Amino acid sequence: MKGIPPATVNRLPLYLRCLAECDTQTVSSERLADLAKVNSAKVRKDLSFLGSYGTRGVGYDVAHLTYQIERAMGLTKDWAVAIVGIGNLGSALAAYGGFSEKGFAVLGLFDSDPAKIGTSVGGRKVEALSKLEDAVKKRGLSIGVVTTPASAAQEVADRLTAAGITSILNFAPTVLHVPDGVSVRRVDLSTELQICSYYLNSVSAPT
Amino acid sequence: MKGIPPATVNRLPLYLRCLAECDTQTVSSERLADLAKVNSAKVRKDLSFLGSYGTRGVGYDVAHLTYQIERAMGLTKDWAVAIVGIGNLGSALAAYGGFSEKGFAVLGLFDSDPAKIGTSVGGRKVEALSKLEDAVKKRGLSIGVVTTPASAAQEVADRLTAAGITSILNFAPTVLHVPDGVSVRRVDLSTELQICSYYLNSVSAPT
DNA sequence: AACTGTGAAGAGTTTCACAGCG
DNA sequence: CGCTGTGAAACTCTTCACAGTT
Repeated sequence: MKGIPPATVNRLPLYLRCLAECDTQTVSSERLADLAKVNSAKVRKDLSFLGSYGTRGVGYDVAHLTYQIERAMGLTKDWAVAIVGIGNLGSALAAYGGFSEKGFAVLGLFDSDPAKIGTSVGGRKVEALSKLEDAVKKRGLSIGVVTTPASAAQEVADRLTAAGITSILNFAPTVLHVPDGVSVRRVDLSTELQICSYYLNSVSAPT
Repeated sequence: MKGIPPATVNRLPLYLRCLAECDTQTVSSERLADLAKVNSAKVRKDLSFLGSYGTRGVGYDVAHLTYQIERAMGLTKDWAVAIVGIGNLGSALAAYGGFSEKGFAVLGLFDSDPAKIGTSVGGRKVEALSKLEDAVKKRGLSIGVVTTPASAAQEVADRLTAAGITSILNFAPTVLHVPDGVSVRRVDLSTELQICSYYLNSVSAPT
């Protein structure tokens, strides 16, 4: 919509977390920076992309700034999420309370394993993968979370995109190839450990 | 050690994944770039920080390049990992095979809940949190994975660092404050969804 | 001929430093 | 005075383009 730089978009949710921890009515860029462990000039630059919501000499109103970040991130409307692949990780995500906070509703759990279909995970029944397309349309699912094994992930991504999903959060340890206009975020747990390993060797600090 | 740029360090594990998918003996930067969905000049720049391991006119030897990336990332030695907080996510990680691949051994599962202590998760017994310090020393644990609720995460991080851990992978939805010399990587599942939300609104592509 | 390795240009990001407002 | 908002400087990262090697 407006064109917030990607680096800033990545940090706005971090500020939301820190704002939630504030018990004061206003917060300065310095204090928010301490909480978020970033530089205070960066906080001010980041927030300036949203507009001028601070008060000079005072700081930012916590409630108002929270609202403005949520608005800029598109968190004022509710998003329906599908989780595909109900193994250990998929089940954990389905049951994770933090997922359903802040306007995300898990409205579909899918798996191809007949033994899992019909079982209840996090208060919701697991459905057959064949129900995916229909559910995307009927329930307005807009984000697909892929927690299948690597071998199944591409096929699932193909079906998600064919059904009209334009945003995928991929936990499968593989790179998904999707059409233009579909955005994929990759979260690879073993990649994260490998990066930890690098910084264990060299004593320097990470980013 | 050598000083590989952070952006490159973040991508090297991605190349490892793509190299594992190669069935040919050699691979060109162009092909590796296709697999990893990045620009081929970026692949060549990234790999050039490791040394000159390509052959002009041919490409990179898959096995040799894999080894060189593993060496640069510190993956040729084994790292012992502790998981603290054996809830849904901690259990999923403990059971996740991909975690134990590539030289990571989960050698400690800790929780403060007496009901969980002594139960078996992913073939390993959950221990009392009070055993943490002793285990770090005796088993040479070097990476701490924090999967506790946000409220317990800072205390756990304090204990991990006091025990000598210098690398933390934090899944708790909070910012950890640690002494200099300790590196923390934050993986926040709900942050990831929020970023998806932003790119759903604006039709533009993410990073 | 095919492909790497890399200087140099370009884009994006961070940080500084301070003018300007409350 | 304290703190925001922002130009400008500094730095990092990406991409181009091509010389150089096999």
